Amino acid sequence: MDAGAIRRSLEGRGLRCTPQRYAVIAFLLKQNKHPTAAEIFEAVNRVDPRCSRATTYNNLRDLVQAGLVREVAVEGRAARFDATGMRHHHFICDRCGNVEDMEWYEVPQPASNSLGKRIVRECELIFRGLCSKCAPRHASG
Amino acid sequence: MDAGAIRRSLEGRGLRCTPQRYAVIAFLLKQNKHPTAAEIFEAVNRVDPRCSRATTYNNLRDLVQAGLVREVAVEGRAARFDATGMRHHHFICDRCGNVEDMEWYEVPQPASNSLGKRIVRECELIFRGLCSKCAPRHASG
DNA sequence: TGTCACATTAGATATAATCTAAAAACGTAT
DNA sequence: ATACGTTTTTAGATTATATCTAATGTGACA
Ligand SMILES: [Mn+2]
Ligand SMILES: [Mn+2]
Ligand SMILES: [Zn+2]
Ligand SMILES: [Zn+2]
Repeated sequence: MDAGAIRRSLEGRGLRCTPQRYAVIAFLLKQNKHPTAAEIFEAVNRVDPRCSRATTYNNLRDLVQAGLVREVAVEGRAARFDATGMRHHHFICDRCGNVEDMEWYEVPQPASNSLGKRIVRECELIFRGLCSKCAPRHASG
Repeated sequence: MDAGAIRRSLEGRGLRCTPQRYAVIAFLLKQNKHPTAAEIFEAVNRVDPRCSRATTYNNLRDLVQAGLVREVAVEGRAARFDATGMRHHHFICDRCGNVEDMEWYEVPQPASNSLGKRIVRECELIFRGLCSKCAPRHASG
């Protein structure tokens, strides 16, 4: 995704393309990890210290609301973020809290009579267990 | 679930049945909501103030580890808890953050070649959108 | 009864996220 | 270019959530 495409995706969602906002989403787009807000703040500012902590949080909130970024809450740890690219599911490690992408596949919808008046926007599948780093440690130690 | 059954389920998992621990899980078992740790602390102590905040958190941690209680992380809000009864999925409201139970149904497992060395313990389905309280407000206001 | 691992406690501390109020940057009309 | 209203950014304070510490209590059992 080049600079023009990023700018257009922001403006298409009614968000100004400010240097700070651009830096946040551009950073997320080139990650395959799922950084925390603190990690994003630090990384963005290492190169060019123009994005305060409050702005990092503000922009993450705006980007999530606009549907350009996804927030993943992890029990007892800071939330993690990824730029919504190809659809995928998530795997969260019980031990280290890392979030990993899992290949996407269709999930059957709930019976419509179990929905009541609720309006479903999305449905996400989360796998839990031990990641490939932690699984060996578990077996041996 | 009567007192004896609760006691046995604790001891069966290697947890002593202390008054505080018992109070936490007994409270959760009679809830159909998903209270936060703070709410559990307050409710348990309203009747009999014998369970400190640290103990509430300690016991919730132990109960989750023992698989008797489930923790649900909600973006930007306090974690919520429920006593693992019948299997079910969850619905989380975008607007008010409330967590509601959804009828259980089987979810297809991921292709085993996409798992790598990961060990999957469980797989949960989370629906997001507007709950039955918030959906009307959305339509009108 | 003595012992020891487990459990609880109050309060301090750590971590994560949001709020505040003032300044800056921007878009647009003149 | 200038003025004006709106959006955005900022540093630092503040809040919310959760964990840690070190002292004390409790109960199983030898
Ligand atoms: Mn992802
Ligand atoms: Mn539930
Ligand atoms: Zn791991
Ligand atoms: Zn709601």
